[in-house]
Amino acid sequence: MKLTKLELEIMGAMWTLGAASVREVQEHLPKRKRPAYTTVQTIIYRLEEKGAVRRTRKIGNALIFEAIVTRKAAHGRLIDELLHVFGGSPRMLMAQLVETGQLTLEDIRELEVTLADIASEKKSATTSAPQKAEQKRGRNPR
Amino acid sequence: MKLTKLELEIMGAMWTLGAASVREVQEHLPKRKRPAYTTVQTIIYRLEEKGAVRRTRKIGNALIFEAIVTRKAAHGRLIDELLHVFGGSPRMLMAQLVETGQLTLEDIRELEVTLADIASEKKSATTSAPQKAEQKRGRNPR
DNA sequence: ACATCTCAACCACAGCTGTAGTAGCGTCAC
DNA sequence: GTGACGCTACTACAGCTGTGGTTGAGATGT
Repeated sequence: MKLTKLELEIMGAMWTLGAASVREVQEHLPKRKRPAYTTVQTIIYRLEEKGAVRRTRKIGNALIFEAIVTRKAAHGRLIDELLHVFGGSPRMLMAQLVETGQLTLEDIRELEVTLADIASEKKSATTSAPQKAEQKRGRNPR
Repeated sequence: MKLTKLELEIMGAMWTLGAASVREVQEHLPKRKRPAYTTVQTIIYRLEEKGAVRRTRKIGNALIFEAIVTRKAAHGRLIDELLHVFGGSPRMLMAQLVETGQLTLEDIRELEVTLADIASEKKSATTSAPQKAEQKRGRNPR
């Protein structure tokens, strides 16, 4: 499922809001680039057709929508695309981030520690409590 | 300067080829998704209008084009956009890469070393031995 | 019950993107 | 010099994307 920039913007609002009416979504967008109500509506309808969103109930005469596609799934897709442009190598991506100073040595070190933690957790999970590994993924839900 | 997917694909070919005719670019694209000659031509014309590419000379009756926009600049722009979606935080991006297993602990460790190298080289470059850093980047292309 | 207000549903449309066909000129091999 | 071929320049067009207007049904306050 491919989402456009504006669709992503709106999904962003819905991920934050949880379940919302068109108006709520529109008002949640940064005022600078806030499209007309009907524009938001149109996009939400399109998202509905794509199956990224669904209408859950009605409050007054207003429909309430909620995201079906998760933020993580959508982000994952974006990353895959970017990675493809970068020849499929995450390292190139990282290198660029580093070169442009968007990622510092500190960031990397911190990440490494975190990552090492996770790795050891995963290890202990497979050694002491077998076949439960599935539940490791998806934990740490932010 | 905003480049579309196909435009990027074609810029990719030109970055690799250095300076090339429309035909060369077309034939350099992976055969699976190789558009018609005139399609490539159209895109190159559009790139020319955008100032991403320029015609340098003529060989026979064929025009030779070369990239003006650098790979790094284009990639940087892509990253900025992605980062914006991720709320501007490179860490979120990294975290996602790690979570999906697209980035391993090894990658990070190696990157850290490389990064440290670059940092120290840069430091020494300004003090003693300039301009050797280029060769560090781009190695390990996986 | 009425005026008002808000939405849903539909419609319109321009610009961008991918895709490719055609006309005609220049070049090259004879 | 002429015929074949390649390339340029131009044109076309459909689908996608962002943008928002219109209309009428339904809700709401009084």
